[in-house]
Amino acid sequence: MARDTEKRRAELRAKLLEIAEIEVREKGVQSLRARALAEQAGCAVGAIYNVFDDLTGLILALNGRTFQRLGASVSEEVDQSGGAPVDKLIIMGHAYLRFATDNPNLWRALFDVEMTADGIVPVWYLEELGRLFAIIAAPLAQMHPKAEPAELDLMTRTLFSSVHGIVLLGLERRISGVPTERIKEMITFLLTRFSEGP
Amino acid sequence: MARDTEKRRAELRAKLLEIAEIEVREKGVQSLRARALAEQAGCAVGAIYNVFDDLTGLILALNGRTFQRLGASVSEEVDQSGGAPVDKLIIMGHAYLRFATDNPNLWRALFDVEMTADGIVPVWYLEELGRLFAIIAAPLAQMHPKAEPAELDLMTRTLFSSVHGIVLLGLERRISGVPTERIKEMITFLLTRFSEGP
DNA sequence: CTATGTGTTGAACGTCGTTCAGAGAAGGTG
DNA sequence: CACCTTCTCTGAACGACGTTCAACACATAG
Repeated sequence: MARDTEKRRAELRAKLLEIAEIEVREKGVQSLRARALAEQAGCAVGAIYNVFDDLTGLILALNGRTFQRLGASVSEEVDQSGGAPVDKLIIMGHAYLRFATDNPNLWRALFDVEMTADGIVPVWYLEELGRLFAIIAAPLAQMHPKAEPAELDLMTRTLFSSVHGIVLLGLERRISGVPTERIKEMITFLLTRFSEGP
Repeated sequence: MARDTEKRRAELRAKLLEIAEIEVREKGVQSLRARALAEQAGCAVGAIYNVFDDLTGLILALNGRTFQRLGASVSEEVDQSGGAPVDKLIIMGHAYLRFATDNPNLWRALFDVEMTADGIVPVWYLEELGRLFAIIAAPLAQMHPKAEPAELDLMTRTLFSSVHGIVLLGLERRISGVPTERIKEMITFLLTRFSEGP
């Protein structure tokens, strides 16, 4: 009974996430509606609040999946690529860009969440980000064997933030923006320059 | 009469913007409420819609002011600084960071606007961004006298986006984030590395 | 004074996320 | 079988939101 309930809730959680993902992917996170979600899932509106704190909690859970897929996507591409560390960095940057262009709404949702609620960021959110950072840090450590951990961390954050900024502003408005190919160039440009330094 | 009306509307516009700016500065753009705005301005809710298309229009107008102040702030700091072009770049990056830390909510509002409405970005929005780009392009042109305009544009966008990304993720969550001093380091780091290239 | 055109108003509308009193199912007990 | 207890789920109701528009106020012209 307690087991049954738990199982049913887990199923509802999964179902809601599945439906929400489709909606967010197609229309963006702003179009997520509690009532529409419940109707598609064949449950009552209130049921959503039995398995999630609120819609923000649902979006956070959804972002968790997206984060994992993003990490996997980047890892995969860099793993099956040989080459110098700098090439790995560039491939990672391009993989990040590709993920963003392939899943613009899901990717955007990662950063659009209303974090202002209580200023509380879930632990796993930071963990996922840390995993992404770790992927970047590896080639950097290879390039700078003698660098202090603190300095490596600085470089990692700098590079990730820079690439993120390039992708973000590049995709922000197609109108003002540049074609994807130019964004790729910008990433290559940045990382190449960065790696030529002392 | 037509004059009178126009004047009164202009005054209401200014008054609403003033009040909205205080609210956004203190509570963030998400806390802007039509009713509260009207009450503080001593007018009817409907009056807001006589002088602005909707709340998004008001926020866009507010962002216009912020954009100008941001540009002025960055220009001022870089103008009164001599030094090599690379130092100007660094000063500009730091000025951008300072503006963002001094006015976090106003700065954030610049990028949080719901642009998705019709995909229509006001012309002056792009013009203001262009002005910011121009400020950056100047030292870059000095550093690379022989660079093609297209290449300069690429560098400009790359650097602006990178610094923006560093500031954005750096301030995103104080919890996960790094202290401001570290963000400054990251900007210096990036721009120095970038300028040492060929 | 009345008629006319123009500007302003705020109650009303539709929609949203969220809640919670009550319906309903399931299990235990005699 | 009937009855009670316990836990779960439901969906109408709530309050707040942005936005609208019929009704009002008022200045001017005849």
